[in-house]
Amino acid sequence: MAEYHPQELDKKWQAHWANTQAFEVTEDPSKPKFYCLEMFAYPSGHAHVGHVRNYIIGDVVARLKRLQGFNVLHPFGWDAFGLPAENAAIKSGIDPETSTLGNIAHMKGQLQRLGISYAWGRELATCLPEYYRWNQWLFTRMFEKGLAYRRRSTVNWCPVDQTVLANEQVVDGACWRCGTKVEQKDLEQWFFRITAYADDLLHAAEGLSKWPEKVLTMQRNWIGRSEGARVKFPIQGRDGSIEVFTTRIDTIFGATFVMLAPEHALVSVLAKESADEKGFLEQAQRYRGQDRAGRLTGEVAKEGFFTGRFAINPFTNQPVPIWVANYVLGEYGTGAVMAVPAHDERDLDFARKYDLPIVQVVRDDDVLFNSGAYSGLTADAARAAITEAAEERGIGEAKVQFRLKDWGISRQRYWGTPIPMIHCPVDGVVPVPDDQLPVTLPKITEFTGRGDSPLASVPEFVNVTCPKCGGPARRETDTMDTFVDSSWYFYRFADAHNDQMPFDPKKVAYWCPVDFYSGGVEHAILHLIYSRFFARVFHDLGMIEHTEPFTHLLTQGMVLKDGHVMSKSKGNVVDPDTMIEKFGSDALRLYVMFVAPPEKEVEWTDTGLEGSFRFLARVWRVANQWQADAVDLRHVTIDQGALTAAERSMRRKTHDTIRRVTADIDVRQQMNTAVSAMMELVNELYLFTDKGERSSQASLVAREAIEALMVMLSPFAPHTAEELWQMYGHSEGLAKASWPVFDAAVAKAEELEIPVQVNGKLRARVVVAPDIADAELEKIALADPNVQAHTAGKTIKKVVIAKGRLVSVVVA
RNA sequence: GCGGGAGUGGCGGAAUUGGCAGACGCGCUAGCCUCAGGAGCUAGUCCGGGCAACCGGGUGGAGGUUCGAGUCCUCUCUUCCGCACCA
Repeated sequence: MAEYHPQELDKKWQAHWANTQAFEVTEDPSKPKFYCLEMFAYPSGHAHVGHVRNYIIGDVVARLKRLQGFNVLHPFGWDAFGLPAENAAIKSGIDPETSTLGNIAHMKGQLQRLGISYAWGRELATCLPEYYRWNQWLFTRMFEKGLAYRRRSTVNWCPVDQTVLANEQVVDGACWRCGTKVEQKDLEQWFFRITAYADDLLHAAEGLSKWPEKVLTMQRNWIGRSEGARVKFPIQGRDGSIEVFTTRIDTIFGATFVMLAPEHALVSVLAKESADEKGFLEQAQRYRGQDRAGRLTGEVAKEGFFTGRFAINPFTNQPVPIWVANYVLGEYGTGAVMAVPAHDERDLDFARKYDLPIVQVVRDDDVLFNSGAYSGLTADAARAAITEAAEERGIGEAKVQFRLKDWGISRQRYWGTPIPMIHCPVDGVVPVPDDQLPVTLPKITEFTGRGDSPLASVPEFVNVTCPKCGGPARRETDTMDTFVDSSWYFYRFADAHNDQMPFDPKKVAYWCPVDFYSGGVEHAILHLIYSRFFARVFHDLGMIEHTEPFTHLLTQGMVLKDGHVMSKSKGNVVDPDTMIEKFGSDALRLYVMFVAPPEKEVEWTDTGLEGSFRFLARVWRVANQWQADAVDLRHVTIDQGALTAAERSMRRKTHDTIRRVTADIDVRQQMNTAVSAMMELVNELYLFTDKGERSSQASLVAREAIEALMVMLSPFAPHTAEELWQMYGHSEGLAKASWPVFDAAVAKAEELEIPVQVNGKLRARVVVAPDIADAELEKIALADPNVQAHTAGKTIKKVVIAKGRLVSVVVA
């Protein structure tokens, strides 16, 4: 018998798949399509088993769907722009392109050594002009539609990375990459108007039935819709008013003061009118500094100061003091709020601290008092009535407020997509004409990591002529957030080499949306919301029909080592190549799928991997034992009537396993139990092999089991399965194989073991025919000696029979 | 504080959705085979009692519904994750 040498099988079959381009596909309307995608990779250099788990999960699904007759698109690519490559350039002088392409080459090798069935012909890297020119093309379309716009805004500035960060990239007041405390800075920035789709993104999320509830909840919170009203409070003794946003307009009779965020536009105006402008502004500036950094670490107390001015509460007509408060957010609502200390805990804290008036206007039973004409109304009714009154008086309106803000995409960095815009002193902002795209990144020889965008230091890049007037103009020197790259790459895979358009709508119409998308939960908000946004943009450009890009989302759990996330700095990284050298890629693949359901976090164990290797070796040996006297199943049918009891039992196990594995993989998506079902089949096969006769019938029965096993195992352990499949005479390979068919008649039990309970306690098991009548079953159950022992001398009150499952006897 | 999960042997996890709790694997124990074994095979492995048949207990805790609860309901504890002064 041949020894099991998985490493040789890896080499042999990986070469075969590459030579035959086994996983390349084209649109074929005669076949149902399946688009299986794993989140593409940032080319950090080395993939560890945590990363690789995701690709294995996707590959199992892709290979399974192929066996089920689907035309499967399973591509891979590289999210290749980003800070680390540029930081490496600053540190060691290595050109970002060189290091990135080198990392891609290495990681691609790692994935190929795992036997992941990618259509490598569609591979893309976002740092190549063939790809990023379409970022620029799309940016121009969005500019034309008003979805990309420029404004001066306060941005999060990382003093170490010397760049602007999106709000989403600020974690606990610090830079998401380097952990430095983020500062505030005013800059001209490009934004994408994602807020135009806020309501739709929120509501459409309800229809994403195959997304994890957790992700949908996170997106809902992120979009943060709240219904309320805007109301104007006139400023006493001068023109103008303060507009506030509130969800509790019913409490407006209890609004005893008004607060401004420190960055509110009125702050500097009121400062000028105050006795101590300098002190006023310094105080406000101090609050702004506290803002993100301090607030999010939770240690900043509520603080504020009186501006010296009053506003008029438009419903009580009383003057209310205007304060500046550090806990009012400039970026939310109008940046000003009415304070109702009696009915808001935060306002109450503040009012107590500064001794401001507290007026109750809503009783515990939610009915208003002290509220003029609205007294006696319920809070709900009052909200509607007061909003309506405000509208009639022209001082307010109902307003839906979102937490979601427009997406700032400008980055003052080199290693990203150049924004295709030109600033002309005559014509203003002018897009680079489509036929001049791509605007390619110039080579830079020295990376300092200081100051403005590195591109600003390349005169040949910056100095251009205006496309409109032909006069001298200046090119935009910011690059795009890398999240732009990853927001539509899944469409590019459908038509990866198109040099006329981002993609042919017909090809995307065939392949998209993505049927199965898997990746880390860390992308639950940013990547997945931006992608949903881009799908809507493409939809509104008339390029795609659908609006939701991912039908089914799986968020895979992390792989821990010694209780921690794997990381180079912790030194707890498990390298897939080392494991493959020891046990072969199939054992690694199988282990990763067997250890736990894919969403769960798991702890890596070497012994678990060894167990999976042992299982594959067992499969190998038992298949080899039956290989010599194998008969070709394709030309012989099994005569069920001629089989021995042991043979019938073996077949029953085979078909029951087919049923379980099919349901586990396809319906329940529990790969781990699918594997354990196959392990049970192999255990049974060993008993059959050791104890049974070696008749030609036995041979057929064993072969049926083994061949079904090979096919079912092939998504998990494709190299071993291919080799065995070939050994069994299938020269055409598993690509031509089809999923085994479950035969209910063969799987049907000949007898059943039915548990019998007396007063809820298990007392016996009786063996009966599967189609036994209830009355007969009851008789047999009651006749069982142990049941007799527990019912003797007692009255049988009731007997419950659960068909084919259980008999429950109640006695008193 | 708000929201979403999760609590089952020594460990990872099963339990076909209200019907035999602990499948499968890891680990461990004993035996066989072996010059040897990080190989292979066989048996055992929830806890307590018993040679055994069997008996009692058991899914974080307390109640409840039911002939029957890991699963459903109420309360509670622990823990992980996300958001967090959003007016």
